[in-house]
This record gives sequence, structure tokens and C-alpha cells, in this order.
Amino acid sequence: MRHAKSIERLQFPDKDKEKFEPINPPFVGMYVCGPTVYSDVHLGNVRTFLSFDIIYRYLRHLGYKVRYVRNITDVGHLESDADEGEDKISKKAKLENLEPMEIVQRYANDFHRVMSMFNILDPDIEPSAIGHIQEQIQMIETLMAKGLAYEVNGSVYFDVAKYNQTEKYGVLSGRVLEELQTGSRQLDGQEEKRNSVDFALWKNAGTAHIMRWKSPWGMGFPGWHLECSVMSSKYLGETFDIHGGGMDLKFPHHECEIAQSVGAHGKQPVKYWLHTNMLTVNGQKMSKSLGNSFLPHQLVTGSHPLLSEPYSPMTVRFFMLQSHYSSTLDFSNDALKAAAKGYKKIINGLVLAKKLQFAHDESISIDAGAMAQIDGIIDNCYRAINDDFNTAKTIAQLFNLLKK
RNA sequence: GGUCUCGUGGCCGAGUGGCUAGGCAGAGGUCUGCAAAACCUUCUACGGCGGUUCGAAUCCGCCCGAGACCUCCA
Repeated sequence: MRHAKSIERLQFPDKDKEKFEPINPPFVGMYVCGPTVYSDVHLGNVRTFLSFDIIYRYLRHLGYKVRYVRNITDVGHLESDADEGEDKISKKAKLENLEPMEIVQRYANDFHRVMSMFNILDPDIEPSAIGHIQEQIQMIETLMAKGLAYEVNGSVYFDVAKYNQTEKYGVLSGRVLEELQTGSRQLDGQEEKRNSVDFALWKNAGTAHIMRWKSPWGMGFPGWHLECSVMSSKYLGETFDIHGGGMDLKFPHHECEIAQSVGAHGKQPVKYWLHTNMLTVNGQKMSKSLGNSFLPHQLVTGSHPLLSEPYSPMTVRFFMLQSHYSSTLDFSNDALKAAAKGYKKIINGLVLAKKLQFAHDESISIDAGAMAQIDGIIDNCYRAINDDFNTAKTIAQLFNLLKK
């Protein structure tokens, strides 16, 4: 690949850009926080996985041997941080009178269907939290042995204040522990914790709970943040290259992950953190709780009230790639309409270019100037995608190429 | 309330100090029996007020507006 140069820049926690250098080239370890499978994935979720699909594909294109791990969260994600906070899957199972594993299976299947609908490649490993209960218990034991976790009534919490004595909690998201403590709202049912910022590693669960496992602290289930620390280190090592996820996971989820991993292994788990920004609707984040979700099938059928017509998954893919992954992107009918036309244009060009390849004729002299121009634009394409995977810039270059 | 981000032409959306972003829409044109498609040309910018600089959409300050996180969320 003549034009394939190494990625020059990548976004960092401190917002500076640096050259991307894998820890053990040509291998790259990449972990992305996957979905909690308790309901349908919406287009906001899709945007994140699409962004990392591009990154995964591009790294492979450059010749890196990528191991891409994307988890499925099937236990431990609480409705709230309060003691009576219920597991999302468990709640849904009760609601629909189904086995929790039926819920997990149903929405995991749905997730996979949606991923393939958008032509998003499968990860190399897709581990689930339930499949790693033993490893999670082991990590808790390690943290307890180091004095970074404590048990209360069969639940185990991470001691953030203790951790903060030797490490800094909150660096990734720019938080300061003292401010978090004074600024945090008063939540009910937190008497068990020594500190409001402490988070659960293991939650005690009585017989009323349908999802519970045996542990040294009694029957219960693992906390949400723990699975990612456990599974990423198991499959990618204690320090790996890229960790991704939605911006809304930066705090507290990723912050807690760092604390757990540093606490247990004594080193930073991740070299490059990448966070994708939110898909918005009328300027507001698309989220399940706000009720402004667009579901993939609503898009394809055009059945959402805000859509004037159906749009293909590839149109949406194109639409999303016209912005940078770290910017918010507003979802609207007009924007999709424009994307549909633009996408068609670029595909027409691609089809045409493929036809041209079979028309080589030795008798026709090649215009050197035009060739140089085309080479220049192709170079620009690589420069654009190398610049923190800037797909918007890259697409603009592709349109320039089209004109030649 | 605290922390942070953003504010680009009719719409979407790149761009971090000087060099055309791009797409969609609009206008004009080429082609065509008409229409469509395709292609060519082209108009409309940088929230406001100051400051730094030879020069700012780009850096700094203040103001206005929007959003995110702080509590489950990709």
C-alpha cells in the first residue's frame, strides 16, 4: 500500500494529539464497551459501534493485527446506585415474566442483527459478564487483599478515598475527588458505603433476586464497572492499546474501570482512550430515558413520525461518517435526505470507476498531470483518516476525487 | 449549583493564525424531442463585544445561547 502511512494522530485524555504507537506492534488490542442487553439498541448506540468499526477496519487495512473485544453486559447494570437499585435485566425479566437469560438472548440477538444490518464487523471476542463471574470474584479478592475494597452486609465496595491516597481518581474525566464528594447529590440507601463516591464491586442479593451467584460474601451479583476491567485484562493484557465507548461512559464507568485496574494490577490499563460523542435529536441526546430514540426498523420502514421516507442503513452509515466521531451529530429528516443523495452520488462514482478499470488500453497515453492530481487527492484521503480517524474530511476528499 | 464542550452560509457538517472543505438545497448552464439522470458554473458564513497580532472562524477575556456529565444510558 503505497499511500498507507501510520496514523499520525489520535485523541488522548489530555486532548493533545500524538502519534499512534501500539504497545506491541504489529498487534493492537482494542476494547469497546458493548451494550447492556435489556432493550432494543437505537441509532445513538449504533453510532458508537459504527465509529469503532471504521477504526477497526482502518487499523487492519494498515496491516495491524487487531484483537477487537466488545463485551455484552448481561448482569450488574443497576437501575440506580441506591441499595435497592435493581439489575436492569432482572427488572425486565420480571416485567415480561421471562427468564433473565431469555431477555439477554433476545436483545443480544437483536443487537447482532442490527450490527450486521449496518455492515459492522463482528469483534474477535465478545465476552459476557455472566461468563466471567469467577474472574470477577478473583479481582475483588485481589482488591480486598490490597485494602482497596471493603465488605458490608455481603456487598463489597471499592474504597475510592483509599485509592486516592496513592493514585488520582478522576483524571480521565477531569474530576477532583473533593469536589465530587461535596457536589454529589444525596441519594437514598447509601448508608452502606463509607463514602458516596465508592462504587459496588459485588452486591448482596436476597432470594427475591432472580440473578444471583455464590461468592465468598454470600449470594449476589457483580457490579457493573468490574466486568470491563476483568474481561479487558483477561483477553488483552493488563495494559492494552485502545479502549473505546460512548462519551456518557467516561464518568463514572471508565473512571471506575481505571481505579479497579490500577488497584489490582498496579498499572494504567489503557494507552489510548477514545470516546464517541452523542447522537442528538433537536439538539438533545438520543436516549432511552428521554424517549427520543430512533430504532433501526423505524428508519428502514420510515415509520418514525419525524421521518418523511425510509432510509437505507447505508445512508445512515454515510450520514454518520460525515461528522467526526468526537462531535455531537444532530439527527434529522433533512440531514438524512441530504445524506441519501450524497451517498448515491458517491456510489455511482464508485461503480463508474470500477467499470473504467477494465478499459485499459495501451494505445491511450496517460495524462501525467491528472495522475499526479489524483495521487495528491488520495494522499489527502490518507492524511484525513490518519488525523484521528476524521471520516468527514476523508469523505470530502472522496468527492474531490470523484470530480477528476 | 459544580465540571466540561460547543455556537460556521437556507440545512447538515469539516476546518486551531494567512492558502477552495465537502454534501444537500437555491440560481444559471450543457446535454435531451420532453422529462429524469448526469455533468459544469455560481450565490449565501464563521453568536455578540473587546483584546493580542502585520493578519483571527481559528489565540485570550467578558457576555449571550445550546448541550453533556455530576444519577441508568453508546
